[in-house]
Amino acid sequence: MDVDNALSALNNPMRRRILEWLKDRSNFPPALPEHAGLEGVCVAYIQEKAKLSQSTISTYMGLLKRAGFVIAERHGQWTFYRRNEENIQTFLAAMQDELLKP
Amino acid sequence: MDVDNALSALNNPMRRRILEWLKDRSNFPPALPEHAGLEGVCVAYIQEKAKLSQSTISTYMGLLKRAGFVIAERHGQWTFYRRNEENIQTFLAAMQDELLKP
DNA sequence: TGATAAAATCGAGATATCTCGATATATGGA
DNA sequence: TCCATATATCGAGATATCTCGATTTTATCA
Repeated sequence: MDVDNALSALNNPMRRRILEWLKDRSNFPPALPEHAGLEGVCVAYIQEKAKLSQSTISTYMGLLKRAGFVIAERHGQWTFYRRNEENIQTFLAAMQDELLKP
Repeated sequence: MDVDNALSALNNPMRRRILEWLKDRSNFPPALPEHAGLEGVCVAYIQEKAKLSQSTISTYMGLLKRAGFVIAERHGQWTFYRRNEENIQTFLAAMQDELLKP
């Protein structure tokens, strides 16, 4: 968990918004029947909600992934992104330490 | 507490380092006799430790102040900066909410 | 008043981020 | 194999951040 990298990833309102949306799968259209049971949301759904270009969203998800905030899983031609709750906790703890620990 | 503004201020390793240094007054040279009893650290001491230019440090402290992380108090020709612990807590709580609250 | 000292502000060049459209890559289906 | 679809990557222009030296502002002191 590189705090510097993580803060860069979070230093963008839309990327933070995406992380919030991913808290709840029902913020997005229902999964296709063939994806039932799979965790995460595909890039196209995120893009549709964010109203930014496909390439921008792909870049954003890559940043969030490299920072550790999301997990990417490929299923066929789709990539499903979901939150990495463990790393998010780790980041918050690191921030708390850095900002508060004596 | 504007999370966007706060994250921008924190998105710089030296500014975070300064916030850490300010946790403990003894990270800096002792205060001048005429400043005994005053809280905070003057810009020159921070600059000396950070080894960046005076203007850069002044700008940085201004950013940290606008973000709410430090309090500036002028005494004569000196400006003393100290942490705003209450706002730091508020920011951490806001981050926790934004990242974790369902 | 003039000199000095601390801090803030200004202007600018270098570097990074943002966001896009275009293109490349990977996969599944006809 | 060829095509369609989803995603990733590339290249670039616009904008923001970084950091500096120079200047200005504010305050003290002789």
